[in-house]
Amino acid sequence: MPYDFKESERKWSTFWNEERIFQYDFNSAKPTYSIDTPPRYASGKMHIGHAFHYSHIDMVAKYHRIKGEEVFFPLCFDVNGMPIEVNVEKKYGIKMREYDRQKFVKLCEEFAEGNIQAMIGQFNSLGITADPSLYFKTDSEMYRKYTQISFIRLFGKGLAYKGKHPVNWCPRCETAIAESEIVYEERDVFLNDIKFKGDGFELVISTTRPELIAACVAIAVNPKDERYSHLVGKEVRVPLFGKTVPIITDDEVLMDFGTGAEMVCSVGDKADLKMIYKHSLPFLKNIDEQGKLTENAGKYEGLSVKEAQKKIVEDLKTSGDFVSNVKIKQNVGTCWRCGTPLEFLQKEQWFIKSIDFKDDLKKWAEKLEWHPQFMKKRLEDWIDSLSWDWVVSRQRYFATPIPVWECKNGHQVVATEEQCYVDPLVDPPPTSECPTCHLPLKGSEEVFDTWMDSSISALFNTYYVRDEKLFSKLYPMSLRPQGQDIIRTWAYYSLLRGNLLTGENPWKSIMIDGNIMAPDGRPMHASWGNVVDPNVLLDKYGADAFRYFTASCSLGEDTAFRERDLVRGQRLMNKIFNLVSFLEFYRGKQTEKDELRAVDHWILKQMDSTIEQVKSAMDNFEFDRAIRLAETFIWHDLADNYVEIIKHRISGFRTYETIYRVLLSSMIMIAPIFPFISEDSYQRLFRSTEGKRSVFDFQFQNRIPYDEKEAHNGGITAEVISMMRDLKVKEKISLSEEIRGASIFASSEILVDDEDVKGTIRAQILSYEKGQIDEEITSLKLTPDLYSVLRDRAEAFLKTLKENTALLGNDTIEFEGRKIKASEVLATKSYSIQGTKVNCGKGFCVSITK
RNA sequence: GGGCUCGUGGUCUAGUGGUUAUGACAUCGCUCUCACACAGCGAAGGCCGCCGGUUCAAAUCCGGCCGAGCCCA
Repeated sequence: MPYDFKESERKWSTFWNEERIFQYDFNSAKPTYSIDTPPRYASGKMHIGHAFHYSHIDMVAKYHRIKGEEVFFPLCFDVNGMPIEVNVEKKYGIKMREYDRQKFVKLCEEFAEGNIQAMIGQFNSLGITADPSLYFKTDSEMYRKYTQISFIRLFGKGLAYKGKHPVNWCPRCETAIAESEIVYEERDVFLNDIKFKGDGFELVISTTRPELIAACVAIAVNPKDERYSHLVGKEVRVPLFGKTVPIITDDEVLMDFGTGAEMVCSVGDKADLKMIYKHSLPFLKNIDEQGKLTENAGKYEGLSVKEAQKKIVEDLKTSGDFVSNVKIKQNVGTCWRCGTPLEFLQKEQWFIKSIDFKDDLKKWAEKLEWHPQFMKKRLEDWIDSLSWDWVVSRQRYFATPIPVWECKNGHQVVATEEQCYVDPLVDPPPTSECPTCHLPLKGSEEVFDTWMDSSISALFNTYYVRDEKLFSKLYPMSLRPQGQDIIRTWAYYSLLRGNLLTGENPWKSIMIDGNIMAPDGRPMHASWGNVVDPNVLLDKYGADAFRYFTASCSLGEDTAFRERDLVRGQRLMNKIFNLVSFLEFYRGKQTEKDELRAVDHWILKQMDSTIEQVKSAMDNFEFDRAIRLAETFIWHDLADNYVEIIKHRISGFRTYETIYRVLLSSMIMIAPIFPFISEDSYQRLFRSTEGKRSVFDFQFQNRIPYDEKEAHNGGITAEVISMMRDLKVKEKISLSEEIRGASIFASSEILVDDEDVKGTIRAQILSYEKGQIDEEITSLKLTPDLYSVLRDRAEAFLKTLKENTALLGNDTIEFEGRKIKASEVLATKSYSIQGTKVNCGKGFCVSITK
């Protein structure tokens, strides 16, 4: 009978919810293990990547519970930001910036809320038991309140300030455009070569944007470019304007683009921006909000970009500074809505200081325990590459409002903590007028970058400001799990915020996951038709089988999806189900008093060592190693070998008790990875005896005592039995058929459990035959230690041994003046016995007689 | 372009200096065997991406190249 995973998963996920099995107990005496859950983005349907990440996180949560800790694993959702705005625009066929702001925000809230229920259902179906009693979502006033308070505190410390920073701006729509709203189009543009004069030399630069010539603040060349190395550091005059600018070097200048010398304008594009920060060049405003040139452009003031371009080229021709131009194709960023080419425009933006903390950030990162280790390097490289502070203001609608009011002269009044949550567009400022110039105040229309919200998740989770006692108990959290794609955002900003506000890291360790790729190894894209829907997989194979696949992926590495892992996973669940059925059948049918036998000691030892290894794998987030170990033990040691051996004596009390204990321990061991089959097994077979309401109320089982020597003999017994069964299969004897006898050939004494051998292979007589085994050495190797001693004489030693195998009979072997222990030589032998079909292991052979 | 990661039988994967390179899925034999044919036992299948270096010894360490992925406010 196959395992009905659908019925089981439905039943136990309901059970866990109703019984609140996974609810955090604030009064528990156990140590807390807390997880800074990634707030699931509420834009809609579950992607396989989400299912994957949250499965990994859930395994960690459940593992720490089984380990005996009180697990704090909040259920949370991220709601702020553009994807939801875009979804709402699509859904209602409206444009955000043409719609009433408050009404639009309302629509976004409703849209997100509508998705959340569906997403909780997805978590349930995966067996992910984040705790609904620790719920938050980032658009609630409760959450935003702390985003605002944390900003106010940073402002109070002088760490938040307003400064100039460019944004992508559509001059037609007169609005800021987010990076993802930009549509790149390939357009024909002219690359113009223009002559700049210095003292005693001329330099020809190439530019596609001559209209920015008034904003030119430097000429940049590549440091490796030998054509210009003699000019670096000198000054040139900007044609038509006559001002002088320096010639600088920068790695990012392409030597083969035009003449290899380019204007750095403030601010033409992102490359310019980087150089301006890097070389501390001035910010000029050359183009205004309507896309017209400013007074900085002198007589060209008021012209549109296009008009100015034409006029300036004409004037350059007249002045003799124009050299030539050539038509090239270039990617131009345009407005997603109206197609107008965007301008990079300096606007007043809010910043959080971070450049000053570069060295501190690296120290803070160093203090974290990283899994895997190499991810730390990515954060460090990111920190090194930073040129400007964190820009936290956004010109959008659906996010946390910046709690600030401003007067006409640009003076700012920040909200008080008591006012929060506050919407400056609705609520009154804390003072009736500007304290500096007594003008009226206007609420800020700006909102925070969504990372301002999500990067305080650890603070919010630990009751920062809300409850000092809980905060000191829960902060810092144990673990931050997250994707590798947001190391530079979520991890980085969280580390910065946590430390700036509390002086301490927000967590002790961080686990960073890779991505699930399509089966073809490429990223999944709807347009490539290679998207795998997790719901289809859950329906076909079940959640535990899906988790089998996710567990088999190494942490931090990108893994191509492989359905065959789910096939294998489903088979494993079925195997476990049938093991339980086997025990269920024999439950209560014991009649004989018996004692532990060698094979019982062996299985207890195997279980013990498996549990220890699984624990160490899970402590290192090596899910793949953990399931390999668990699967090998359950499938091969327990099911293939042990169960077969004890079938003939399952009527014994001790025998039944042993397999009962081993199976219970196995279910507890795999419960973090396969929660459904473990719970199902527990409820079917164990609950009535054990009493506890759930398999998750257990901890890893203490050692069941076993005898080391017996366990060793039991291992050999299991091997002997397995080889004899194999012979029966080869001789086409049914395994249930009785045979006359079985023999063990051994050159030295071998201890096996005769009763188990006879009982399992159904032989009437078991006989031992001494000697008679012909040995042939098939390969000779040395132990690594011996190799390192002999070094370049190792091969010569092996040659000597091969030519004189009799040497191996001695305890020590003399070679070139050294005494070498024979045990340091590893010989592989093949065995044969004339006339009888045999199977051979290390130092013994077996045969059967029909 | 830069940083990091990956490249092992048909497909995917374990293995981070030293037995005959692990296992899964697929393939082929044999077996309904009293938990499980979604099973058991067995077989076949590999110049460990390419080139060079270090070493007595390299899938493993180093350098270069090729291919793939993530990130670059």
